[in-house]
Amino acid sequence: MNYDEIMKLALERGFYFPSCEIYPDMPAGFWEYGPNGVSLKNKYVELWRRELVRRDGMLEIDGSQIMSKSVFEASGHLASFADPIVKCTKCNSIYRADKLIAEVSNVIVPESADLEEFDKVIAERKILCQKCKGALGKAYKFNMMFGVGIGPEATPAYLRPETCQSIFVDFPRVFKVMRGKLPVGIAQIGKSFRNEISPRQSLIRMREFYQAEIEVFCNPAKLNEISNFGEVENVELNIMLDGEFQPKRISCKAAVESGAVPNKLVAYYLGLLVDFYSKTGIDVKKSRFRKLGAKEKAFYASVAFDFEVETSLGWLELVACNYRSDYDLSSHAKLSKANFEVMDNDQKVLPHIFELSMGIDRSIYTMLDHNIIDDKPNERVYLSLKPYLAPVQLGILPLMKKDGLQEKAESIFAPLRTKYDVFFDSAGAIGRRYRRLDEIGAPLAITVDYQTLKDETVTLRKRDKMDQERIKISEIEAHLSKELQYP
RNA sequence: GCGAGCGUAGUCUAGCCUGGUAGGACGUGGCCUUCCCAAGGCUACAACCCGGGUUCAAAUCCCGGCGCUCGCACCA
Repeated sequence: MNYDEIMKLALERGFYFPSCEIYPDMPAGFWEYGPNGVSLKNKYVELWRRELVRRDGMLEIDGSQIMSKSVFEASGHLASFADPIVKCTKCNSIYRADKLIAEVSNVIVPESADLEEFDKVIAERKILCQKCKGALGKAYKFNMMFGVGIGPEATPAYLRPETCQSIFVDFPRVFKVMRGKLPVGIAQIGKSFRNEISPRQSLIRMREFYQAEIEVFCNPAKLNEISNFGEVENVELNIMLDGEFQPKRISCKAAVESGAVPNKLVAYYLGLLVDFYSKTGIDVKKSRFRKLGAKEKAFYASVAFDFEVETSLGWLELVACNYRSDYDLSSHAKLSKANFEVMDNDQKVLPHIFELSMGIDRSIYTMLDHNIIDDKPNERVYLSLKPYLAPVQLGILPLMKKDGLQEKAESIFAPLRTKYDVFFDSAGAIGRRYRRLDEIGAPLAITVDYQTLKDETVTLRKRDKMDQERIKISEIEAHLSKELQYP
């Protein structure tokens, strides 16, 4: 399904829409989830907890979004999450200083060089704006982090650009008080903030966005001692190595043996991830793990795979899988003087970290993209969401408003509404009401008709085939729990 | 940020050039009809992105801002 159709559904049915849309001064890149979007997102998150956090015995935290300046000194974000920028004084075009210099004059000035260094080379080589030949202004740093001033003195702090920093700084306490044992995953759902230069495409590139991150703390000497590896060894991964253009389909086991994936720990989590995504209703046949080359990797990663899925917008990165080694813990240990070493049996180790950094909003978008079905023969568009992810699970529809059908339907609705996401609708033609439920992916609808008044039965309609069966009112809940069951 | 195009009800759109009552479709609410898949009738609701200027009069012309789409650049 294409982007416009997805946007239309999102806007018309309350999945998501622009933030502060009634005011003209809201910058781009901020979006709200409406009622159906929240319900879908909550269920997605619950599946994530179920299939990753609980399955693997991870510990979940919820950290604060504002973090101290020291955190980002240690993490490297103050230095490395910023680009040296030059601006044309005439046409305002913006360039990455290091890239522009390299391109025009073949001089390599490292990204992290002093700003004067860029100015000097630009002056010496007489580099001008590539578009209008205007003079370039002084180089300055553009940091993608949002700064905030705390309290009356406006003490500098930052909105976190990735949720995982909370996990790192919390690690010593969480590991101790939760009696952690390596390898252990610490997980978190939360918001991150990045001051993107140009946010685009609604949920795809936002300035404020949700991440679901998992940081696996492990003993670097035991990366091939993964007791649960058997659970995923036959899970098939599409892996595309650096420089390749076609992914190879290969089992987790074979991926380790062939060296495509460096060790069993990484392969295990890549396997869990594919397993998880196959249960979200995203078509994992259209997915690949793309191994990143040196130039593409984030500054903290030593091995990186991007989990990408093909959508109507092309290949989209949904999860960054980074082996961060001890980069984070050792730099936090150094700056904070806190002790990040833990005991692994009788060995003292500074853990290494492998992370699965998932973009929730992009995943939600992809679920819509892969599940909107244009059912032309039946003149409808429906969302083929997995029943356990549907924002509305059950519609309750009286066939008519009159003759006591409405009241009967309400009496069925009342006890169910606190247990399930049930939607009651009595307005208009029955077919129209079915269509509306189809559009938001409600897998089930029960209809109260005249026979209900005689024999306490209702019809149960299923979304995908539009087929109906007659069931007893007393059996509605049993049917619901069967239909909404997780795989 | 640059360039091009664009901005009218919840959604799609006419009107803009040539200034003068904002029209349609779908939608949504109510009523009628109808005992199962967007039917019909009546009726109602709902919009000119924001600010300034020109003018007797601005959706329309001019300026500025904001946003959207695409490309470039930037970025996860």
